[in-house]
Amino acid sequence: MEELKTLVNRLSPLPDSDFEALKALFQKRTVKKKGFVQIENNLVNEIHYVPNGNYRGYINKDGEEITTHFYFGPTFLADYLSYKTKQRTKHNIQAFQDGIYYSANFDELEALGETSLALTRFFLKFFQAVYLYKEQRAVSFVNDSPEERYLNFFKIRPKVIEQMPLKYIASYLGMTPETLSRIRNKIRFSEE
Amino acid sequence: MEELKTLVNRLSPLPDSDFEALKALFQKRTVKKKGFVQIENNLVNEIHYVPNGNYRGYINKDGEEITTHFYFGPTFLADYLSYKTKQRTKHNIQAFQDGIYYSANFDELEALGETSLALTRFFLKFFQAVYLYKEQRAVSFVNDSPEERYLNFFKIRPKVIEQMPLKYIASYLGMTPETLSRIRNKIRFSEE
DNA sequence: ACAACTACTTGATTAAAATCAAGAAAAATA
DNA sequence: TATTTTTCTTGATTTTAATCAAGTAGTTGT
Repeated sequence: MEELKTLVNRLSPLPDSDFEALKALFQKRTVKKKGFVQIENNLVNEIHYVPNGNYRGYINKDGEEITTHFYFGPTFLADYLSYKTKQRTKHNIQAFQDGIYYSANFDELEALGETSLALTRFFLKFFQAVYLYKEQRAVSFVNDSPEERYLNFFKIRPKVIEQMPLKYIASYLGMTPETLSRIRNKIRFSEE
Repeated sequence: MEELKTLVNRLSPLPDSDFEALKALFQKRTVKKKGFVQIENNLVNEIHYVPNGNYRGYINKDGEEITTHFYFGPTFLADYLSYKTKQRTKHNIQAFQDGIYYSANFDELEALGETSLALTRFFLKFFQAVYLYKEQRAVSFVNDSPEERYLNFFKIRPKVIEQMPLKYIASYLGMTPETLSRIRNKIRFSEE
């Protein structure tokens, strides 16, 4: 849990007492390779902290898995949309390897957030950060061709491109694996 | 400025003193029909409050205007991405009619936000709300065909569909006006 | 009221990406 | 290590939406 402090402080530093209260809400869990942290059709009432390892979020669309998120620890995992709207989640979150993570109840977390300026500020910074990420992604989808989307994503998250299987990247970028394979082939060719 | 209080309180109620301090940051401006609240290539350091009237945000992409936002007063207008990253904005924000609006300096607003729990909480709620909107839009883009995107957007923001010119809606949904026109024609036909 | 402009529609053609299909390469697991 | 499974690549074909083009309706401004 030591890296949690680093992760939190990078967003917005917390007094020790606040950090301890925050930390106390998280319960340790384990997950097997290809196991799930979250499964579609459930109501979401937890947020998860993942110290390390890789995870993938995806939606089932007509039997096809469409990847919507790549998570690299240390990071948080959550489906805030499902939590907030009280709709059953469409998102599955799957581990790429055996791992541990920590889960906190969303309601308790929000209640705790109300109690201190530093914590509220921390949540604010958190949402500002994820908002910025979303905004960039949205602009790229409206603005860019599949090839541009790939190159743009490469700039923003090179590690995902390096470490994640092509088929997941393809669906994340809104195209088929075949199309992405051809785009890569084309780029390879044009670089030589 | 009376509706500002309603708009603010709907997100998160503020004590009078906080609200007055917030209000004091906003300066009245006027804009002509087809005039601009924000023009691309500038650095953004203001957020705007629009009591009424309609506005449109768009990006120039190879000479084409791609609509990225529809704003219906009372609401806030901002390019938080540009402000936060200190990159020149790509977004133009244009009025559909003569109107008045109010502008506040982003730095001053953020500084004010630091001073009170209620204000920080207000900003948190604000970002949570825009985040939710973004998330829904992102899911729709990854998940849906052009027709589904249109139907989905119709559900979420019927007023935009009713009141905005087709060509702006088309680019907002990532398609050409011709394609949207055909989609509408098809839907009309299948409804009869 | 008229002219000029803008928005929308519809059809024909082209271009881009999806789908279908097969095989090669790589990774997982027994 | 051998076998099975998964991932990736490549080609052929189909589908979808973009582009090109022309015409109509509607709006704006003089």
